Amino acid sequence: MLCEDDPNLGQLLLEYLNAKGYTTDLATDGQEAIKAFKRGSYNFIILDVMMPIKDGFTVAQEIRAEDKHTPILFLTAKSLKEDTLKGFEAGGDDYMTKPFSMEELLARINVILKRSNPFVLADEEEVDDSLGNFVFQYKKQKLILGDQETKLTTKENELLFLLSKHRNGILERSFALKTIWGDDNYFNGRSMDVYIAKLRKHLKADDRLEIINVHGKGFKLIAP
Amino acid sequence: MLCEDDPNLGQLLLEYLNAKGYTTDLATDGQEAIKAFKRGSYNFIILDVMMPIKDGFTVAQEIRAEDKHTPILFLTAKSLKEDTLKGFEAGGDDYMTKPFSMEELLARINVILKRSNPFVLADEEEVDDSLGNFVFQYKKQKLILGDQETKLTTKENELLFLLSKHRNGILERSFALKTIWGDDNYFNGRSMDVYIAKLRKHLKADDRLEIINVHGKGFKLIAP
DNA sequence: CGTTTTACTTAACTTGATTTAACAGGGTTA
DNA sequence: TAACCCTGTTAAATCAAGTTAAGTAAAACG
Repeated sequence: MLCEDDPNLGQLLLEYLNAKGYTTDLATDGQEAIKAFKRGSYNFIILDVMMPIKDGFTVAQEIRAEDKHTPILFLTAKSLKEDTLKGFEAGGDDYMTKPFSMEELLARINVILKRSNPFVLADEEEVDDSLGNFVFQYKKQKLILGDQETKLTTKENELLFLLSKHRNGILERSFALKTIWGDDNYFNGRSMDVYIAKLRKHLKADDRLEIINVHGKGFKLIAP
Repeated sequence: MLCEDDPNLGQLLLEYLNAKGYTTDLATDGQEAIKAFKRGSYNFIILDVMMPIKDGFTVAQEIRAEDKHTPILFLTAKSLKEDTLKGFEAGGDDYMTKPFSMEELLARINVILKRSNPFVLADEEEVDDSLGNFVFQYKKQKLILGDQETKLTTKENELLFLLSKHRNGILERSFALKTIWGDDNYFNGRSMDVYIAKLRKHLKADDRLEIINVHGKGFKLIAP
């Protein structure tokens, strides 16, 4: 979602992002942005700071009250130090000062998405990840050890991805369930436990890797 | 790891980052940076772009050939559009133009770390710890004695962690209860007493270690 | 168009973690 | 020292997770 009150710039960016493979909605003021956010489901949010009705920082705070994950990038004409910090305090991930190059905007979007949610990256870039002796290819749904390739099923793949993203920290049960299964209920939970067992079998080939349980909280992938 | 050839700026940043809780090593040219990277294990890399011997982009590419995970942030005096893009192409996560504010640098480091690996953030706790003849691995929830590994349950682990942090001093009952159980009440208190008994059994293998009770106050882990 | 394969879910049973209960000692204070 | 509260310990009860297999439905195959 893009929120920008200058219609020229807004349209320009909208077209650019769509051309680059990111389906984008445009909101023209803060109020609209909040509405759109509540209605839709976005993977990335770009907010102009100075807008009528509701400024970008306020919008960000209201979004962050409900959603702590979706990346937010601020666009602004002001480059004051305090403003930049305010942007990060409001839960922003990046802060760009106008005028900026659209290529740089795209580069920043890509790099943030790669870290937060490679599922939605627009380009072909491979998201390989080394896990101990394994190479985990998320896009190809493969786990490679030496010359041995194992195909992962969709659920295995997404679960391993989340574990890997939170490696050495807790992946919370309910977060994983909501992210992968869409709903945290008893049966999905049991299903996830089955997949944890499957992943443990896959990862057994490297004994530095381990999925441990944190009772009542979630799972932790121990990886060097 | 910080790599910066200007000794004044390097020293300044080093001190600032250390003060903010990030243990930082300083390299003063690209060659050194690569060496340090191969030797050490870093959670974040800051590279100046213009450096003698090897420039920042080259360093980043060489690091990325081995490691796709560790975030890289570029610092540079040039703010050319092509240079910025070059930074992202080289596998960088962010790009800051001098002069910059140290607060903003810190904010950007924090926001990138949060997305890449939430568990190295500055307030994270120490990992391994020797307790008498034992090695206590908090992250892996393990207690190691020689070649004997004992898995600890989450509650055992948290409790031993607090005891160990306050070793030879009092760990107050209500503090431990609030920290681990979230609430200091009768039942949680009894539960904790059960875990104290379990830990005593685990630690019995080394008679220099002892958990003693301080009546009405809490527990004290005696450890050399 | 029927059969087989595959991914995923549900079920059933087992194991483990944590809490609660029960009882037995200590420590402190009136 | 008697009464009371705090702690030590063990066992039972409860709830979460581990595991394996059976069920189901859609996709792939022939």
